[in-house]
Amino acid sequence: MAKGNTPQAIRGTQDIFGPEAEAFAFVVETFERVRKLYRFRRVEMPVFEKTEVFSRAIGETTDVVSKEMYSFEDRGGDSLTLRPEFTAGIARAFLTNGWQQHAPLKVATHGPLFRYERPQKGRYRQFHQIDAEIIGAAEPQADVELLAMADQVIRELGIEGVTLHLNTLGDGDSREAWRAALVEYFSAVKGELSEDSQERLEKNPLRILDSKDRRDQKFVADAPKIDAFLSAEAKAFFDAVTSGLDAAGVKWKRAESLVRGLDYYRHTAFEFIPDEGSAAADALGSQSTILGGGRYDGLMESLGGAPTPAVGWAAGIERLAMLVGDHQESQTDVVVVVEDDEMVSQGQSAVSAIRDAGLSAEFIASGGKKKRFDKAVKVGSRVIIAMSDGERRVRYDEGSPDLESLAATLRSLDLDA
RNA sequence: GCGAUCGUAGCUCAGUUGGUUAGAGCGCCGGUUUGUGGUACCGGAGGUCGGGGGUUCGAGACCCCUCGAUCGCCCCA
Repeated sequence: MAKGNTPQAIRGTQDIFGPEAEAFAFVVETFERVRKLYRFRRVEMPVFEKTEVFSRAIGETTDVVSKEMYSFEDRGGDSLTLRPEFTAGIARAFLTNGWQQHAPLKVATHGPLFRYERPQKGRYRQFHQIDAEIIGAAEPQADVELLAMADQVIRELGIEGVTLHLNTLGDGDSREAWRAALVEYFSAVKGELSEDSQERLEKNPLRILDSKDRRDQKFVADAPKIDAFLSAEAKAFFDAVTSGLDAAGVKWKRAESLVRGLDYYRHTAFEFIPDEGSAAADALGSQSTILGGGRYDGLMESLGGAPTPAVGWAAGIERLAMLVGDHQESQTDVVVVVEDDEMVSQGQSAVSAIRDAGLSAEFIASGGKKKRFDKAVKVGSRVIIAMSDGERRVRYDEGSPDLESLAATLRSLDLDA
């Protein structure tokens, strides 16, 4: 409980600590390692941008832009927004920095994002994502490489029971034709749809397809399918993506009703979703998607740039961290405990030497003298060096690994000096 | 934006149908015991019972408002 006059944390923010912080770090470290295997280049992006970067790129009518952005006016009168996603900012950077010269450009980043939503399990107002984009590559091979990387990240995190759900939205014309057919189809039965879906009919008819409401689901099965509206080129593109995934050994599943919420998606759309009834699904509560993305060939134009094909994905670090299991903080190598205040400076010298040698060490020299050794034991270390009565005694934890090399390192330090 | 559940020490929680001075375990600090020892015992610090109002002779318990948390809807990572 906070004291009366202590300010509280902002709703939907988290103070991550202990095993959860370790799991978080494990996700980021794994991502960084895999990203280098695929030769994605690291970028660091601003946390805020001019509001129009997001409103133009993501789409004014989307929930993200219309009601979830943290926007404010700065002292110069510009409307700025805390980034709700990475892609729009990266696209802006691509255009303003002339990164066309590096195309096709593979970049990766990670960090905090902000969305004004009701927090719940796996969902926060400040959350964190890992993100990968390939910009300036029109070939389906780019989609394959990007997805292979996503798949490897998830595998290397040791996450099981998660499947790649894949769909195509076709090119711009295919998507529009499909959308029109869906509106026509659902309009005919509008009165029987859920209230939410009646509204979706106006705002985002594609989303009716993955409604959870039974009233909608009975119509969804017979709704028009994207495949009937795909141009020959769009179909060939999707076939190339799927056969490429097969060749890369990435398992996937066709998800005809998978659509993505943001306006800029074209062609490939995908999400990694826990299998129903799996431990992963259970751990995530009502959130299902842990990684999502797709191709966004039209985005650069919406920001005033030349047409530039691109694909990307992002994954929620918190959601991934919930699936990677316990990650304990690493064991301390050495604890130096001084039970005799005469020896404090010798103890301090020893700890410094041990740390300089690359071993982790805790130093205990305060509190009741009789209880210091108990404290040292409690830390849980591979070695305890106890100093008292002018003497130094060493106790090894027989159970811990590589004690020989550790002992050798300690001997080489000549701690008596 | 909507709904449900919940807020008592640093943490996990007790607290009878409303009834003296609000408790326990763990953790923390100190002491005794032990003396290569993670033990046992004793003591201590730490609480405006989330906040405000109301009902009552009397509220941590009941009512209203508010803030926050958790979970769900919407949407998303």
